[in-house]
Amino acid sequence: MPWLEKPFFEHPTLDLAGMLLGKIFVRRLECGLELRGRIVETEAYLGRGDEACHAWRGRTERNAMMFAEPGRLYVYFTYGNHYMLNIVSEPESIAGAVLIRAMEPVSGNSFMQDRRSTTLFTNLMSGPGKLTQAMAIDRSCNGRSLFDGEFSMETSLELPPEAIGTSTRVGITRSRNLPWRKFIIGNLHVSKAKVSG
DNA sequence: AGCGTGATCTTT
DNA sequence: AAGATCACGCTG
Repeated sequence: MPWLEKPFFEHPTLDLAGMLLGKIFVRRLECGLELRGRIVETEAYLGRGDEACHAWRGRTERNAMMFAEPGRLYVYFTYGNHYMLNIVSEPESIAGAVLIRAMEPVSGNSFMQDRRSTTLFTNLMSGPGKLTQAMAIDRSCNGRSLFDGEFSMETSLELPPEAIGTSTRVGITRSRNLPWRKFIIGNLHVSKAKVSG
């Protein structure tokens, strides 16, 4: 399948979040092994007017990559345990990114099972912290480009619009009313929203 | 439902 | 310098 070039990532962040559903995120390891996952859940984050966005008050050392040109990876560490994978969007100097929240494993299954210490298919990449662990993505991946050979994004069959669901974002406290989460309806790898009450 | 875990950011 | 927060996952 052809890989997506820079113009694809130049779409507005809110559009890109939906357009990334169904696409295949690829990592080629030094040893030759290819890890592939089909994106099934995303969230949009924008610097302006979005208090849940790391960059809402401007540039810091951590969030600097959100201001880079589209098509780079923004990877950060949180909760003392987990790395989060984002695809940078918006033109250079404007903060924006799409958080990859869940993927369906496509290849590299045994590597992922090893990393995750489980064989359960639906527990390999069904959350933002899980998928980075499965694909061995850490802070050293921050700033890497999707056009340099190691990482890439491949096209796939188009999803019909009715397959895409929308909701508010998961796990945030500020700006929680914005409907900036996108997911493939009924997909078994979509992360479980925490039920409150 | 509760807690581990540590970097980052805000407030003193 | 100290305190609060955190785009989460695991065990109960």
